[in-house]
Amino acid sequence: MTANAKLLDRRQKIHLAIRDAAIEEFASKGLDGASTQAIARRAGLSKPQLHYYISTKEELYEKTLLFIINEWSDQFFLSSVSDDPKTVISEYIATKIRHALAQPQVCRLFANEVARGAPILRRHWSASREGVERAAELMRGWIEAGKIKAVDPYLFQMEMWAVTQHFADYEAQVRFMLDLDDDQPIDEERIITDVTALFLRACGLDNS
Amino acid sequence: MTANAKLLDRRQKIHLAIRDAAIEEFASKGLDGASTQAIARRAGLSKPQLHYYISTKEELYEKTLLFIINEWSDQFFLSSVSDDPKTVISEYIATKIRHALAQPQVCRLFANEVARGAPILRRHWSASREGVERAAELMRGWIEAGKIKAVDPYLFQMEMWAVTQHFADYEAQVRFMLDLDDDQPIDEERIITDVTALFLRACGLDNS
DNA sequence: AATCAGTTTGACCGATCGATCAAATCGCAC
DNA sequence: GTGCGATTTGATCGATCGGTCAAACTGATT
Repeated sequence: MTANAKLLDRRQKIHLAIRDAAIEEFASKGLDGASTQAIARRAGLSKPQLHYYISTKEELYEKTLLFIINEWSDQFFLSSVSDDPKTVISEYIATKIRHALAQPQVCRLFANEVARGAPILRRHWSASREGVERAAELMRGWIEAGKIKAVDPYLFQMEMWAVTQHFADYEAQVRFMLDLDDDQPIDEERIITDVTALFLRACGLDNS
Repeated sequence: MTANAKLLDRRQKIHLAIRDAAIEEFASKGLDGASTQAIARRAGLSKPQLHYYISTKEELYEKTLLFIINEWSDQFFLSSVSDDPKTVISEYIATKIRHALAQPQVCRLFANEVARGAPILRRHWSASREGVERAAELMRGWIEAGKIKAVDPYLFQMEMWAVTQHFADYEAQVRFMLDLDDDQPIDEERIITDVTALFLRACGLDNS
């Protein structure tokens, strides 16, 4: 490995640590509540050192947010890899719930931004319009073909999002409802099974 | 009206203004992000004046939070005023959605606290255990009597909470999904109808 | 008019905020 | 080991943070 590559590698590692620290801090405190001091500490840096790698807190926040939604962009829309509504819906829900349980902080950061009125996000989410409409079109096709019961395609997408996201955003409450301690894992399969059944039944796809 | 009563009335008004201001500020910025300066301004007070009526920011936060959950305590559990599951579920959802759309900031403040890991709330929500268990028992009764399909009583409660709460916590995203401007009202009836149908179908109560 | 509890105000406290700077330090090529 | 670009550091900036205080003000009672 050349010296130059080593440098790049080092920098990348630090930027990764900063991103992780930013996600943690912004997710639990929000943009205004987060402090650069705390982000630096989480990343194992001093405050001036952090500012050597980033310019401002606001920019770090925006970049972190954009990184997240770019990672999500195609993953979390109903995708027509299969033509079978049952398969498409089941896989969407399973993927989304696994992500929510594995990366709750990422979900919470997103939730926090939306709760603030999405001042940063709304400048970028026009790009998501297409995904929403494509999914709605897909569902309308299923309805016309008699494959699923009539549902509001937009509200149905939102409802799936709401329930799956809930297991990250409200993790503390989920643990309370399921009578779990902070160190006990949440039963992923139990939740995926139940939520999947909920939405399949809601559009007449469950035979139980 | 006596002079003494006038004084009490005045104080009460100010305390109400502070509570409203606190809800707004804490809901959009969180505990750490909120500033007493901003809360005072929202309430039409100076900062020292605010501290004449409250002691610390943390205490104001806790009191505001407790006021909210006390207001909710019995309202937002499945209550057995009727024996008919369809009625009980429909009314719960309608009430919850109307509240979410009318008082989104209140919902968001609660959401923010839970997202932080509920450090304050968890000291008080053992009182909610009973409500959760009572609702679960109610649903188990329905299932045994063959009135509804088998569902997980705890997850079913959470899912209803998740979807209804979503319309407050994610209001900005809801507006995006439904292609609404900030000044356009959200169609309450459309949402209540759809969400109700979702959950009634999920437990086999919808005949459409 | 004098009194006095209740309230409001401006000045101010130490601490921390986000951010900057010059100086010190580092790693590596030569 | 000298030089040089990349990085790290301690000191420090002005602003704001949560909170306090004595002094001024208010309005009703006497």
